Amino acid sequence: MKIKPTTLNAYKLLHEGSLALAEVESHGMRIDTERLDRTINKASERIEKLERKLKEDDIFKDWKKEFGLKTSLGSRVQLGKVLFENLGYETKRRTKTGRAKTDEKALEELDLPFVKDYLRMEKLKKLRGTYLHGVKREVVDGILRPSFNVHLARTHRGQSDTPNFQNIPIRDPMIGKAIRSCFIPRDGHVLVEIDYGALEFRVCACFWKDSAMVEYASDSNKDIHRDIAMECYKLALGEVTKDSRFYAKNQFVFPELYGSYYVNCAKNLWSAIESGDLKTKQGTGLYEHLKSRGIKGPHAFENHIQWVEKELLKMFPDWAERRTEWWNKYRKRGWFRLMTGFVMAGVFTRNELMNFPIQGPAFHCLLWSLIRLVKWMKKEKMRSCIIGQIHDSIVADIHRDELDDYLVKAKQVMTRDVREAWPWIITPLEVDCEIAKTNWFEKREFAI
DNA sequence: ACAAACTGCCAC
DNA sequence: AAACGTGGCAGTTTGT
Repeated sequence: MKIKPTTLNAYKLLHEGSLALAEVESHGMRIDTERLDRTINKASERIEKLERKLKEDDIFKDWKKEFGLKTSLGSRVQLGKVLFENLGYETKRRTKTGRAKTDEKALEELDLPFVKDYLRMEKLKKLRGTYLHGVKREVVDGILRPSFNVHLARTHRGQSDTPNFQNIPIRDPMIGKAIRSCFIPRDGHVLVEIDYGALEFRVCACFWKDSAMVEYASDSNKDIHRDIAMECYKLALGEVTKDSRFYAKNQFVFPELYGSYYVNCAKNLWSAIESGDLKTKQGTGLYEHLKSRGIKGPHAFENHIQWVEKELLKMFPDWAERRTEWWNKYRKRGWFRLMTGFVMAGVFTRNELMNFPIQGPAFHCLLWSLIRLVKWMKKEKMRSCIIGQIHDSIVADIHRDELDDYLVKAKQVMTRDVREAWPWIITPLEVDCEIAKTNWFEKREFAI
């Protein structure tokens, strides 16, 4: 694969982007190292307690009998052998080498106390190893400086490592709190996180130039993920929760836009419904809800999702048509162009052709804004600084006296200036802001 | 003994 | 015909 900037501005974006991110790295983020140590100790205590409990279980006795001195709790191959061969539990799920899968989903189906404790222990180990120790290892004088690059991801997305600042847990509140509360503002500062609303869907509309999609992405009363959640789960407007919207977004809308189809979408959506975690806003389980609406099992649900897929294609007919044209054009030429001025040449799959023109330019909007803001803050000799970037959001450590200025400027740059620079952005852009006074976990929505 | 591959899980 | 995409990291297993 070969990627080339074909315009001076495209070249400048990466050059100046690298410089701006180097500046971001040099600022670094403040870490509450004492809290970090306390949290590591607490996690260790809980891990040890769970380990002791596991070792008293009969299943572990079998495990020990089978593997003797080689017994290792961290070995899922061993766990799989004990559960699915020795003890005779059954699973259809296989890894690509043919072994029984031992991931969270496969294990949860067993509904065994031993396995539940095992999964809880593994989650805590992940927290302690990847995140808590991952941060501790890299902190110098109370400051963490993750690397941010713009030249490594195939799609032109940004990337972060040592430690990866872009995958700090947030969805599990217990785990999220443990690690995020260790990220704190400097004295007299607050943490400010500004993210683009529905950036990827907006860029998607800009790329396909589907008039209905553009209209959809331009109307702040409309919300594609919420509206599709209503269709997928047969919900009324007031019944959609954050969770049901989340699943509609990540297991239907984006998958469909990037090349998946109703069978796989239905399968994934259904397993979330079956787990019982999803409810209407009024508290009815979605399983019961769908049953009362005539969808009684996975088969009926798949038919329903096939219908939703057809609706999506009807909603955005230009998109449906232009996908094929786009793919055929690439097949003829062997290369394609991003809206931000980069040419990508080489062998790509169909799904990559659907994804790359959107994922890269979406990040480029963020990068363009970040460059502007970093330059501005430097020029103004502000005490505040940008400390990180997460694909469609900018994290900053802002002095309280500079908060208003920063918010106004950030909104201006992110929603208006970038559109002036790039006329291909034919939808409005919106940003949401969160502020954390004590630590990153405590961030709260804040109206600019 | 070391490297690569595999598996799993965290984020957008 | 085929069936979302991008990343990092840890621990184990397999290959050289």
